[in-house]
Amino acid sequence: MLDLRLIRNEPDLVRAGLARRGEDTSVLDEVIALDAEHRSLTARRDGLRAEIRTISNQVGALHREQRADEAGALQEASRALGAEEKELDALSDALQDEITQRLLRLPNLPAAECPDGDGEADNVVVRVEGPAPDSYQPYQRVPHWEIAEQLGILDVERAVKLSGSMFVMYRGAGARLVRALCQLAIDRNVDLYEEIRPPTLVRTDTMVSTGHLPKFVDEAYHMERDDLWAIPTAEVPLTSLGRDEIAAAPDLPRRFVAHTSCFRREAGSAGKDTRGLLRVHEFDKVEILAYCTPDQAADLHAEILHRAESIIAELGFTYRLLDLCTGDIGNSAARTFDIEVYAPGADQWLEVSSVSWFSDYQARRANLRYRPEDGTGTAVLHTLNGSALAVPRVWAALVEVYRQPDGTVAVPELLQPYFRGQTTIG
RNA sequence: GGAGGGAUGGCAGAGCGGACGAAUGCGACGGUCUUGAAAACCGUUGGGCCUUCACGGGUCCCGGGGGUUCGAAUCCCCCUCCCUCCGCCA
Repeated sequence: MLDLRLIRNEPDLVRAGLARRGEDTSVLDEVIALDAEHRSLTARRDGLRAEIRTISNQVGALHREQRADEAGALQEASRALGAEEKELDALSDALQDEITQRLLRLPNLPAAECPDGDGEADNVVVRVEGPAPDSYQPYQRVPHWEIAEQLGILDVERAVKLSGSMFVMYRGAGARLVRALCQLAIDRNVDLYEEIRPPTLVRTDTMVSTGHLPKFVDEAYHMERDDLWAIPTAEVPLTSLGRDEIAAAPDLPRRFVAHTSCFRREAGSAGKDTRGLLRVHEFDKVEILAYCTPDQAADLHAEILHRAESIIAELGFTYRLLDLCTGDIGNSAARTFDIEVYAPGADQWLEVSSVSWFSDYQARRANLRYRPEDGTGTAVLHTLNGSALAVPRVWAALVEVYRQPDGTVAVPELLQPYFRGQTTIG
């Protein structure tokens, strides 16, 4: 959520930021007008309340002095003011709702450094690392869904029987590979990041805090009977972990790592990436996330990015780092770097991690605050996060890259500790 | 699922229609004393919104929402959450 005071005091700055995203800024003018009206109403309402309080205190004093019979006129006057106060209060509440509804749907302002652009095509490739994409051998040019079928490590057909299309089931060494990847990602981050195992079903407020609701309802699984939402990422529960709390400055930054299942309806992408593991409704992901002061945000963004990148690099992948443009960053983000791994079999770059800085956008929604070092008042935190490892696409790229001439898949060195001596799959 | 009990400041815990944003204790912070520390004593100690260049002023918040009243932490209604017992269950 954007700061209403910023909208009020620097409307042009906010308008310019939203325009960089290609966002319609007329909502902003509505908000500004509603806010002005709201403030003048509440000022009048508060004035009435002050009068009512004064009168009531006078009535109370008369009662104490056994002069209750003199209170009638005062009570009458107060009653009249009360009626008016009630009316203004209702109007004020309605306006507040109108404002909040609009604010909740406005996206974050992009960071100054965020490259301008209209969409995916304008993202900036920061660097490309690892073996050249054209250096892969013919035996690596087999799509993972074919490799997986040959080796019996993925059972899409039966997953569809159980749950429908775009659900998958890993078997045998395939399942073990899922577990190994997750454990690797956790183990590499628990040095600094507190390991959390959060709930995967959450309340509406929790989904609103990260920006996944109300705007993206169609993307989320909802359990109507209990009014709970299945999380699309551990970012959701982790961001609400400190909700409505005030952190002490010396405790910052706070860092968390969590492995969870993630659930996505993928409503807008019917018929897209239907083969294999490129797009599924349920998957495992290890997420790292931090709360910090605005001053700490830049360093943490670099730190999280480095952690996400190094695991991909050390797994031996060809990957590229993208600086997402204003037209492609997520709704809640101010700046995002994507890591894309090259999958030689599918011959595609697969997005395996998104490392984002949300400035105070999510923190304001979640009411995440801290007490600054100088001890005066409270200030809104910043949040950042990134996928330490998202299973399906890494799994897919891995079986393609590590496929050997005999059709088996080698277990990367980094993962061997989790395979109890097993060095090949197949 | 059934039956009871509860929700007040960082914590503990009073208040049960008027002077209550809220006693008291603990904790924390500042000070006096001390070579230093402890003890003792004194003081400070929530948050939101609006307004003000500022000092300040106004208003709201005692789990959440509604109601009664001139006036609600206190009375009434609804909801949520927590605890205890019973049932069920991994």
